[in-house]
Amino acid sequence: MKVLTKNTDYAIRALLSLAGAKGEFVSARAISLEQDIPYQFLRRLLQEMIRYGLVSSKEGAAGGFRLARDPDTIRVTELIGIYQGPVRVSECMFRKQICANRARCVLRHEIMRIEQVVQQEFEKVTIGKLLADLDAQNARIAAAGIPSGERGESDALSVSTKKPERTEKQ
Amino acid sequence: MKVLTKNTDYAIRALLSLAGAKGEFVSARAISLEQDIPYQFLRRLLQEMIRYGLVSSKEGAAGGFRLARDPDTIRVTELIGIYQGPVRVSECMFRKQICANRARCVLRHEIMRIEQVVQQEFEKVTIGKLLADLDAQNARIAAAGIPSGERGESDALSVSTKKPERTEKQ
DNA sequence: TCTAATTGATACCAATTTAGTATCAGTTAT
DNA sequence: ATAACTGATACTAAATTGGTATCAATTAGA
Repeated sequence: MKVLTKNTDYAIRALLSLAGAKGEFVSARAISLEQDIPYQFLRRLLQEMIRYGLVSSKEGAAGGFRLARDPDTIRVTELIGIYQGPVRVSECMFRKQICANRARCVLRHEIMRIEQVVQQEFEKVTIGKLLADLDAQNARIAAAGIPSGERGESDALSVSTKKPERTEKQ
Repeated sequence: MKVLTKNTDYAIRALLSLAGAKGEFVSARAISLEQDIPYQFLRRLLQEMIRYGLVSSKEGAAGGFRLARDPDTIRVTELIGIYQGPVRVSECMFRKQICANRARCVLRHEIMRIEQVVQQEFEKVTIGKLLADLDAQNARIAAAGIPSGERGESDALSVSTKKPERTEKQ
């Protein structure tokens, strides 16, 4: 059972990068490197996000993407909806033939209930909240004074606390 | 987002049929007809259930399957585990490289929390409970005195309240 | 003005998962 | 004997998922 697919996962992390950039344009390349997401894959995801009005873009050199909405209003449910389709309970729902099978309905009732729970839980999680969690985590690590060498390679800690010292110009 | 795949769905319904049969052997053919599940597909699912000790079988004519455990102890989570693998949070978990990406971890933390919620919810649902729901639903319908013609074709209401008037001998 | 970095838009591909079918051998009630 | 079963397994088709490649248009900056 897989709750989030790669594309949703990638999308969320890309949005975290953008949220950390505070309105500045960030290129797909930079996000790709920062979050370790396949470049072309990411670009497709970003275009999708533009279509849904989550981000906006600027073309050309020094172009890139930025959030088009307040990160606190971007919920993980919305991203699941975009990349994994709406929570599908199953066919019978719209009673093609008014529930030919009772057992199916009883089961479906339970599934619906649980899916609502899942929905509600994911509803609580916004990009803004995740970013805050990230900052809190970074603060905790900084306070503990852990040497940067032990913090794992290709670290994306920089996302929210400091500007990425990436190579590209913007 | 699909919470249950066909095989889990089928498996649950097959178990409901068996639970309704109160220890008598029910053939794969009968279940297939009753629950509208592709016959050969169902057979494979049943063999899997045997392997996991959920059901037992009797070979030969008048053979079939029956529950090997109390329906109240058979939880939907268990079936999800069998047919959809364990709830996969994601790779990083077992820290191949001690979480190379912080954003990933923050996100993962939320996912884990939610997956636990899902787990707990499905844990509550047993075959026994579903069967009780089914009986309650049937009782309600019977009380309302809805003529059987309006109850949809290929009805599996019979699962728990009366013995299926199927053609096969058992 | 040239150029390198960038997005827009698609088309394509490979691996995996999901769903379903087919077959043949062995068992057993009647 | 035989028809109705299960055991075991091989096969296939379709959908989904994850990822790559390409080419055109745009733009900042040297």
